[in-house]
Amino acid sequence: MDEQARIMQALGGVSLAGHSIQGGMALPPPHGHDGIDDGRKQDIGDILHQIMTITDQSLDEAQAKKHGLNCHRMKPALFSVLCEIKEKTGLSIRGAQEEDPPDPQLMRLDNMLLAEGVSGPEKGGGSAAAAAAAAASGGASDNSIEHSDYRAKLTQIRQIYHTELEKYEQACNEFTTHVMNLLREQSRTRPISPKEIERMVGIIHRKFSSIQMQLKQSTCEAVMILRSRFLDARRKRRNFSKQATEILNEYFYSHLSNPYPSEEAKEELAKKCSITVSQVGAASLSQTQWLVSNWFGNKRIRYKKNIGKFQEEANLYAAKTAVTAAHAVAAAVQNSQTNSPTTPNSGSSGSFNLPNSGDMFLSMQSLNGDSYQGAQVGANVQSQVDTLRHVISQTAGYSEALGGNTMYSPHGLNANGGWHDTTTPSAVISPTEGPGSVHSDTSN
DNA sequence: CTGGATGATTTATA
DNA sequence: TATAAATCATCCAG
Repeated sequence: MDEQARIMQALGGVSLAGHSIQGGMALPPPHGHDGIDDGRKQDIGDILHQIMTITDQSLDEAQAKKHGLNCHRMKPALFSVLCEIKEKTGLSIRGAQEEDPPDPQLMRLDNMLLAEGVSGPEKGGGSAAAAAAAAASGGASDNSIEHSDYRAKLTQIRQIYHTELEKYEQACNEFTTHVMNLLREQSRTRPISPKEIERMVGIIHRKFSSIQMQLKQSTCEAVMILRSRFLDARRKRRNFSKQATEILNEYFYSHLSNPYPSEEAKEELAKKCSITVSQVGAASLSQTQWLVSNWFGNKRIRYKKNIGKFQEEANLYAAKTAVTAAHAVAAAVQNSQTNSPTTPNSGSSGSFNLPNSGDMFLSMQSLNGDSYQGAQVGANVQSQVDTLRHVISQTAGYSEALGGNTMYSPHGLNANGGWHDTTTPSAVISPTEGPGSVHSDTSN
């Protein structure tokens, strides 16, 4: 703050020095508030008046006078006297010892910018730093995929930051050069020690670095905001659309025997769901795939935990699936009859669970002609048809007619409730001990 | 406002 | 590394 005043004074002195001499009147020393009496006020008034009356002509005159003064034979002597006087006053020394201690605030900002990858080395190390910082704050999951958006924004901030920084630097340099030139020129008429120039440069630099600090501060704020928003967005839960849930549920219940969608299946589901889940902003495919994985993880665990609760849902989707698939199956049946049902039932399915009716649904519905699944259709048509008949009958008022517990059992689950090491599931609806309360919901 | 539903995250495990 | 299980955080119907 003090510096600024001093700069202004110095600069003012630079540009006006020549003129104020005119009236034989020097500016009062900047310090010394003591005794601003009327007389001095009067002086100031005079000075102001003189300033106001400066004209081009007077400027030219001043220039001429200055030149004259420079050429005066007494000038060197006068100059040395002035130097001596100035030396004695010791004005110039003051402030030279202002070795600016590293501002802790600035250091903090610098460190943070470095850690966030905003400042520091370009792309290479920078992104690594960013990744490291992100990994430190987040979890294992936020590696590359989910970070792309965040990174893009961070890069944006980084670019702006660097551009601005450069601008400031350039301005600072320009200004410094300008002032130096002025001072150098002035040094011919008044004594200016190199130390003084140095001090001036220091002042200018400090001034500009304080501006830079503001830039850094606002950059930090921007990063923080970006960060919090990003994290919030991650934390915030958005329910899937009804359609998406529908699709996922259909897959889940039709693959109850092995509800572990392959990468391709996930992709397929993600694609189908992303149409409706797109509210998540720029949801990339990989992101939606991630959501699908989450969903299946949650679904599996919750289904297993409380199968009873999901019975209704299971039935609902089984029925739905069946109805939807009925036509397809019918077609398949015809196909298999007209063509040959020779497709080897084992096919390539090695250890893969045999698809139940639902599996087929997917093969028709989702994978849409996936050869590997499709091949099994023919092979299993017979049992499928049976299954379907059963299920369809349920559609029209299930539960009551059949004792209320003819439901989809967790046929994929083994005794432990594990899915993974199960024996080949019996792809049929068996009224195996309806876990817990097989409360037949008669309403619909 | 509350409790259940549900998507997301974290931790443990094979 | 994928998944299970536990837990967190938010949504939402009642």
